[in-house]
Amino acid sequence: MRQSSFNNMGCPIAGALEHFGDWWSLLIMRDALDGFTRFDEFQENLGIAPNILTRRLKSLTDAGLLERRQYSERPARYEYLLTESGRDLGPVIVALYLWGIKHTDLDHHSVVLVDQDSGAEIEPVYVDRRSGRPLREIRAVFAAGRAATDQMRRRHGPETKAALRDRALRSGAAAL
Amino acid sequence: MRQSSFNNMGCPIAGALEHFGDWWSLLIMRDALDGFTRFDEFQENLGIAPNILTRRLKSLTDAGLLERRQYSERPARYEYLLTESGRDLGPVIVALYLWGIKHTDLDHHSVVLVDQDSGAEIEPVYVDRRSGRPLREIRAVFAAGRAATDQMRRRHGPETKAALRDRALRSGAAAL
DNA sequence: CAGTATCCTGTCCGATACTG
DNA sequence: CAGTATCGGACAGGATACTG
Repeated sequence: MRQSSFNNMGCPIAGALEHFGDWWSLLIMRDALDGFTRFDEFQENLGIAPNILTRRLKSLTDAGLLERRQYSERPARYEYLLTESGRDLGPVIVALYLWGIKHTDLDHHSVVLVDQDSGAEIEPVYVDRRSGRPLREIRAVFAAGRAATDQMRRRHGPETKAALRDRALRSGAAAL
Repeated sequence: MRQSSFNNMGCPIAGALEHFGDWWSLLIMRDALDGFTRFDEFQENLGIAPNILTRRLKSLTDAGLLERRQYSERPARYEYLLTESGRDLGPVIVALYLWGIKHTDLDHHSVVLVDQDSGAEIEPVYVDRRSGRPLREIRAVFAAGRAATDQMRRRHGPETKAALRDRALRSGAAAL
């Protein structure tokens, strides 16, 4: 994707990908969420070329996902800390992890998510906060909000909200 | 990322990204989960060049996320249907969506996630399936499973599980 | 240690034209 | 409608050398 030439069409997903949608950025954020903060830690973990790492770190910092902080005067040393929006990538990483252990042929227990206090393994599931029902059991679907009906029309043609839902229903797309 | 030259180091996240880690693939999957199935629907929604779309569709099909099915004999017509592993991308899309509405400057209600039966808006939260506790409130952290302690050692040096957890703790990485 | 500076290659992608 | 074929440009990314 030619970075800037892209029109995200008002889609939050495209908007998100615009900030960290490339290979290395996600992997760097994974490491950052694992608690790594320093240039050479990233470099060693990822096996990334230093110039590329510089570039990615800068773009992540510009995007506000990481914060560059000097932790030593002489010699000048910097570390990269998670910002709040960086920390909010946690669920994205979790979702990718869950897909990965299910659908790649790695040993299913090569990496596990644990509760650090109890040591118990965690099995994350998306639920609706209000009803508590798992999303898998809900026929969940994206629908155009009031404010964006126009944009959606442009994207999807003159479909109504109902038609959009029908379409999603037809294809079994409800398994979000 | 030079696709094949990459060693995913046994990481399920890197493994996942290897299958659909580029820009267009995720956006195509978003549309597929929205119920779109046909070449020209993708093309119009995304504004993607046809040759690129062909390439991405092929790679997604090869990766097993989509299934190409002929739905008309004469003329020959094909559609792209979600496979199970494709459907399992739902949570990834949801996670990206949630980050997007929170951290991009789109109207927060341009697109909403709704329960198609009740019409009620859904607010997805990751919880631990067993305890029901939101992941935000758990000090969740990735840890090397038994089977992979060796690989992790290679990645992280001679750190123990405990040291890994400490590191995560220090940086506030628990907010997965 | 934490990068910067160069050079080079691959390939992702867009534009366009064409086909059954 | 559902693509294939071809061309060209822009970067991403790797390798390597160098610096305070």
